[in-house]
Amino acid sequence: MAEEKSLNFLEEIIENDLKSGKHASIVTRFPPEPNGYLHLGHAASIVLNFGLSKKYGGYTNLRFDDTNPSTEETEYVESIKNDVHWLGFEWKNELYASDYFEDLYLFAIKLIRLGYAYVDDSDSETIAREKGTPTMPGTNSKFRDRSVEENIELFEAMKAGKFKDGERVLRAKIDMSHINMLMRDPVMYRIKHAHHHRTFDKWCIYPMYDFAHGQSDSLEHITHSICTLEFVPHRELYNWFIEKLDIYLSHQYEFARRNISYTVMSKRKLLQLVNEKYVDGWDDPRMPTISGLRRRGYTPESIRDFCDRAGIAKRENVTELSLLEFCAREDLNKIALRRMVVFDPIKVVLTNYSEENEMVSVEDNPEDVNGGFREVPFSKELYIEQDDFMEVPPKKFFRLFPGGMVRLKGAYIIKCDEVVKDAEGKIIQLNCSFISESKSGNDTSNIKVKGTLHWVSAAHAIPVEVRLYDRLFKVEDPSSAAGDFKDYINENSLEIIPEVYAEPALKNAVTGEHYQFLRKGYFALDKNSSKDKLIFNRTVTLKDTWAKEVKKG
RNA sequence: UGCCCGAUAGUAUAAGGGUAGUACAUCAGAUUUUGGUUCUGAGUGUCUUGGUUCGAAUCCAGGUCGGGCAACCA
Repeated sequence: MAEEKSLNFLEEIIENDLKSGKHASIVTRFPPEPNGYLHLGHAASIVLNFGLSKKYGGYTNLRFDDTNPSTEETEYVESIKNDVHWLGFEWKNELYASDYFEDLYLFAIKLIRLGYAYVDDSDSETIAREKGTPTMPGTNSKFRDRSVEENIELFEAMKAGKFKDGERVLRAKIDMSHINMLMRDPVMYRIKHAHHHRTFDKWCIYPMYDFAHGQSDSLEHITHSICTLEFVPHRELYNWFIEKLDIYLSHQYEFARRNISYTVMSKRKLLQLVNEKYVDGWDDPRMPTISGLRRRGYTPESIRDFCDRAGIAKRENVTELSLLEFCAREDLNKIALRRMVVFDPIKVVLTNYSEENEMVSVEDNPEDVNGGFREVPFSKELYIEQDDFMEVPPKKFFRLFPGGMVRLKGAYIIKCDEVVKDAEGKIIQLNCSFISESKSGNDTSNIKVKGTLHWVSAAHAIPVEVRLYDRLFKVEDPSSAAGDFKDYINENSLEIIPEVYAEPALKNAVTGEHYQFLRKGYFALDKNSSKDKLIFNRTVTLKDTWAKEVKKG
């Protein structure tokens, strides 16, 4: 029996539509404008639209909303397609609003003939002024009452390129005193002598969003056209065009966009971060873009899971970043290969160990019962983390200290016998002894230790670079904080450690594979990594209850 | 001072007139050759004032707070 899973408001609407026979199956669409890279907010929409059509039997179209040639580029089209695929979704049709320019033009002619549209010679300032305000009605344009013939003639002249940019617009003739500002004779077409990424120079008039989106939905027989809350007031116009045109009745539904703490989620702001070089590009691992998250080492599974868990509703929200991180850890814990890497080394010399080294076998992933093992070289001289040793340990510290014992992961238990310092008193080496009968998997020593440390053999370690990322902003909601959002950028969001010491197995690291550096976090190979210089991005840290304990003091 | 949308633990989401639940976060404990994972437990919530009702998070009315609406952007 299927478990009782509560429905979100869109699922309820769809189930009702299916039950009532209004629709036999559903069609949704994901309609990005190709003027930027996709981010987590889009991911929510993608998961929603594709998820819904999959769940209820139907399909989803990918439709690029490319009605504004001045901001849109093919580069973005490619990145968007790539990101949607990477997230794990398959669209039924790849479409463009520009595919419908001819249909839309004919729709416009039809509305002119019906007396529902007119050409206006006013400039944009005049049109804005005549629009009135939310509390004051607008006034009619002096060009509002032209004859159908004159309007047709002028509109065709617009199309034929007889006017310069801004000299004429086509407007819907609705009601200049309408309570909804969007119904006060909205602009349907504007003149732009601009090169379009798909139609090239065929058109010099381009439809506005409101005259393109709903009609495109209708032409594709989209049953449920899902968009974000700021389009709620547009719905009335959306319906008006469909009704006057007497075409397929698509319905628009709105949900609240997904915001996430400590980042921004608007293309405009993200573009600013890119252009003003606060980040390394759209796919900087600190960016909330799909490409950034991918580069950072997030998996599509974890992003989908995040969207599902965060849910959808109609109220404004700021979801905590910790939920995203939880989803990443949960997935990565299952799939990441365990490796040992020492970031900030201190040398350990095993005084009673022979000069010869041996290989110890360590599991790739203890969570995976079918997982393999790799051989790790163990020797007389090792590195451990400085943090894992304290000369004067606080209570509850169960790492290494003088006279104390710890296990080296997958190898032996060692005891710290002597702390070696230089002239300045800085600790430079720990002389330890190892318990030969305590070898992992074959431990007859009967010694119980509280701590297990990661380590590398000094002679066998390979140098790699790691990049540690922190939240991009210092405040939870930079967009609504006082002043400019850029004032809140976290200047310490990137820490590069050019050389850390990794176990040799990491030499074979590949992109697309995920690693857990034991006790350090999850890492993935960066795109700028090379054979000679391996670079790893930290996807997310491990949960660290000891760090929390230390912070509490 | 118009119209529209919204309001449930710290956060995000359920409950559709009948026990306010789940997840993340937080705290406590158990297990652990990762202070990871896993497991157990705890605390914290219906914006407000009235009304309808045996019974209201849910229905009604007023208020409060938050957001949106005056681009030839989407």
